[in-house]
Amino acid sequence: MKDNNDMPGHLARRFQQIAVAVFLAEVGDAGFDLTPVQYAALATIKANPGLDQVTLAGLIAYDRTTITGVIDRLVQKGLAERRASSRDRRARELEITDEGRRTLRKITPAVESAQRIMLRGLSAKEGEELMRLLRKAITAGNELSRAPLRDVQA
Amino acid sequence: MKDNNDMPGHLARRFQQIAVAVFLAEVGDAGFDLTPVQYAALATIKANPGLDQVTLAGLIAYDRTTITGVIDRLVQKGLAERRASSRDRRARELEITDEGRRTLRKITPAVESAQRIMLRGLSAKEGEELMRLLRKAITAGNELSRAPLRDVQA
DNA sequence: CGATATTGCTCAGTATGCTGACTATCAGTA
DNA sequence: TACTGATAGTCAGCATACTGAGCAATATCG
Repeated sequence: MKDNNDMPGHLARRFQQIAVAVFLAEVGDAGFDLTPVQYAALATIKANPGLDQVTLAGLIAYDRTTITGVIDRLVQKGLAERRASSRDRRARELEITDEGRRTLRKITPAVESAQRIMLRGLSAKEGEELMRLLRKAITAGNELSRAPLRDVQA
Repeated sequence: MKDNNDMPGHLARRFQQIAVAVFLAEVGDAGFDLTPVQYAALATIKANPGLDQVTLAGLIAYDRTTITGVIDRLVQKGLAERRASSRDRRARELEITDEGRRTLRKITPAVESAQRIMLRGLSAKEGEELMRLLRKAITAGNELSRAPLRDVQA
């Protein structure tokens, strides 16, 4: 039988498990309480002010049903706002708050540190190669999950 | 600001997301209802009959609190059995059932197919290199998650 | 215009994963 | 043996993720 270590699926799960743990530890040590998912959502809201939830989901490849809860928590923490759109009454426009902007700014060193730590077993060149291969595999498999990546078309 | 595509953590999450979707699709098409986690647990129980839950958790790097529910579901599906240990009354010995063995045997082609599909954007050489780099990063970061990999010492 | 299809969002239900706490048991030691 | 600490397992609570269903609003087309 194939060993777990020959299964890309198992390795993916394990690497992701470590990545999340490192992220939470670094961010927690810096005095913040933000998950990787919440961070990605907040950063994307900041970069695309006024976007709606479906667009946000597409930009970071979340399921739309997951986004609802994530935003609930960002709003509850006072980091983002959810407003009814004037153009489409079904949609909610998302904005980052000043508090959210402050948090993002102060949290950045911890986030970057986390990215380094999760690659600490690899040389710089190997880290780059790992990211390249992951990007390539992800691009090829993009449509295989319920929550594919979707670019915005301006 | 760094793009998501330069964050190993984000790439890890995305690759894992695709891997799980592919696994569930392949296994579901084959007529089975088994998650990646349940599959790994069942295969490990088969390979190590009579092991306890903590040992199982260590072998596949699950948290011990997660294992409880996973085994609940394997037992409920009739694929595994949980027995009190005679040597240590705290521990539960795990066994695979005949039904579990049959399921494992019949499900294997779908599982292997899933592993191929999630690497379909990569050449054989690239797939090998991706797994090598993941293994290396995982080994270096093993102790960073609450559920590190633990080998059995016979 | 009106019927139909599509879209944005939410919700209920299920399955990982984690933190932290708790019980029962075992192991080591004074 | 009594005390102390460690260990196996479970549980409550929270945060992703998904399936599938549903509602309200918009878009499309005859």
